[in-house]
Amino acid sequence: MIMMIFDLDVLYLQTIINGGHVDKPVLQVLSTKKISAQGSSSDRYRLLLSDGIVSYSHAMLATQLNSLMESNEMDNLCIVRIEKYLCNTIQGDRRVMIVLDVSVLHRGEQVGSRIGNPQQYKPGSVDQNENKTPAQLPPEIPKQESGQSFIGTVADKQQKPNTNNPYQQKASNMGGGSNYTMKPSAGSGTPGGSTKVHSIASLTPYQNRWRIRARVTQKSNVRTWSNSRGEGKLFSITLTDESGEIRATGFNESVDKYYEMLEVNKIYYVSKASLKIANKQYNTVQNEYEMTFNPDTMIDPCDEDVDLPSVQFDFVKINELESKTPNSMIDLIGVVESCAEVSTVTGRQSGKEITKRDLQLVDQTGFVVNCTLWGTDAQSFNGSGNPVLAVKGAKLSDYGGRSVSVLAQSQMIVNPDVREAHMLRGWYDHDGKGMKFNSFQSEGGGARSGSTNWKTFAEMKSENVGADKAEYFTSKATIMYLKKENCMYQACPTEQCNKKVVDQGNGMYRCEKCNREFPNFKYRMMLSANLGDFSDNQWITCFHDSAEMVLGRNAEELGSLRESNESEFDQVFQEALFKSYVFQLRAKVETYNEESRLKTVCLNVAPVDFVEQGKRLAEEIKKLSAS
DNA sequence: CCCCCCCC
Repeated sequence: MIMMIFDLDVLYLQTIINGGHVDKPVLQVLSTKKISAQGSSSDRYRLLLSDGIVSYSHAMLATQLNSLMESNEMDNLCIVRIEKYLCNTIQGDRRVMIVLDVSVLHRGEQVGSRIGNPQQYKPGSVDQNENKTPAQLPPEIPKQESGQSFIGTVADKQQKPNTNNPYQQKASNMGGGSNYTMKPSAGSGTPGGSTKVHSIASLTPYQNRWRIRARVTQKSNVRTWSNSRGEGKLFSITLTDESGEIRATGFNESVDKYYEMLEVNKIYYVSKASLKIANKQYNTVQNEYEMTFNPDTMIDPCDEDVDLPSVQFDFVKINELESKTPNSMIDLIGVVESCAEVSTVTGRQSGKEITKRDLQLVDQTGFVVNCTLWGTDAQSFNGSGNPVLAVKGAKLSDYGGRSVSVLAQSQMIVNPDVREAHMLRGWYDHDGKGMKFNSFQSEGGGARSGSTNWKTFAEMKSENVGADKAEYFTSKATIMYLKKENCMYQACPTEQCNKKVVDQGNGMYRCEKCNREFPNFKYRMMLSANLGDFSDNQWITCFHDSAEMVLGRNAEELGSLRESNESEFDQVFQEALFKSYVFQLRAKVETYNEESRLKTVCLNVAPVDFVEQGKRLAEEIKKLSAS
């Protein structure tokens, strides 16, 4: 039966490889291979395709189709219809087919075997039937300057390039790697004299005469910065076409020139921008490179009706957040069940005031999750009428079990026109409204401490926790040593102010922050403790409340004890040793006088819940013995 | 040239 859909008389692959076009060829996927390009976090899949006559391994799956592989929908030996593809020419004359859209007609497990007797494609090895060679000539076969593109990393050494192909000898110096063409539009310019549109996947820093046509799928706010290297303002966008996506950033004058003009979901021609290696630490867009707009950059709206992918979501249901790794990026959609007022918090290291707004998002899974907006996103958000909110690239946190944060690189869309949003609207107005939702922290019961991110000190060290940002984790540990010296200080008696006061020597204590003198002070604690677990030990700092908890006395008691009875004061410290607690810790590398060291502070200390600990350890043992 | 995304 399956054989029937295969037309063994047509040399589909032969035609495609030679630059011709075949409309929606039906092919068999003989095998697939995951390719991880050097320094890349994005996987790509290479396909060995067969039309029953020849097989061809220079085929790549567009990254947005990776889920077909991850779900095993596209298994070995499956029959597919290639709905859309393009051919890139790399390293002069080698053709790579990029599969942009595909339908799996029959799963490989049903097909069970190779169809026909495909021979590995070799130029000239198959009868060159004149009628079957491409009717359509590619207008220009560009030469790729280097093998640096992702495809260059999968060069097949077994196959010699087809140097005899007349269509492929006309190498030009135009650069670029795409062969799909567009009609020159009446209004828009043709930079570099080229009417060609290049694919985003073909862009590299090694050639600059290109033009892409892409949709803006994400746009940040304008942000200003000021540091030792200077100051300025910037914004960034994500550009998407059929071949992939790329991040682009505009600084200063580019902000004035392009920020307003670039609109999310609209299509633009972009040329003459700079390309550089993307910094994967900050850039989650799936591309090895990123783009910077410069004074020469040309951006023109594309008014034609072209079919380019719009924002693609991969929504995670709210109840599934718990199975996702904290600090990863996820796409989320939910109904804004409630929306807090804007509030401000003080950044721990920057000391700056930050605006935030917390939203509670719910979905049909019956779960609620807290979602935090920052800065202008927080200020301008209007949660009235329980809108549906979709966020692409939200950051998952383990605070409170699970919560999410909308970053500058996230794209937030209120009431998006997507299926999930319409479903949510219907569900919420019908049933969801007034429902009781499960929240992550209440799960598991008891006065749990919020974090599910347990770490031993050995893990904390081997993972370099806190190396580039503050990280929060939980440890069960034992007090090994407490530093008595400087464990408390005389602080301003004003309720909110905990600033150290200066003893004026006349019975008065001066607070610089309040700019006032007081006849009294309060004791505040700042206790250095060495904690140990089975794996390692770690110095931490306990502030007031957690220090009182660890010492089992309040600060005022301790302060007067220190003055009145030093041996009893020492005894308090002795008794506090070798007790175990569950510590909420925050680790961050901080730099003073060009010297960096890891600071670990205690945010909370709680008695050990032995039942909970036992369960957790049993779970971990189960995991260990399963793998 | 940014690269912060914070707070509990």
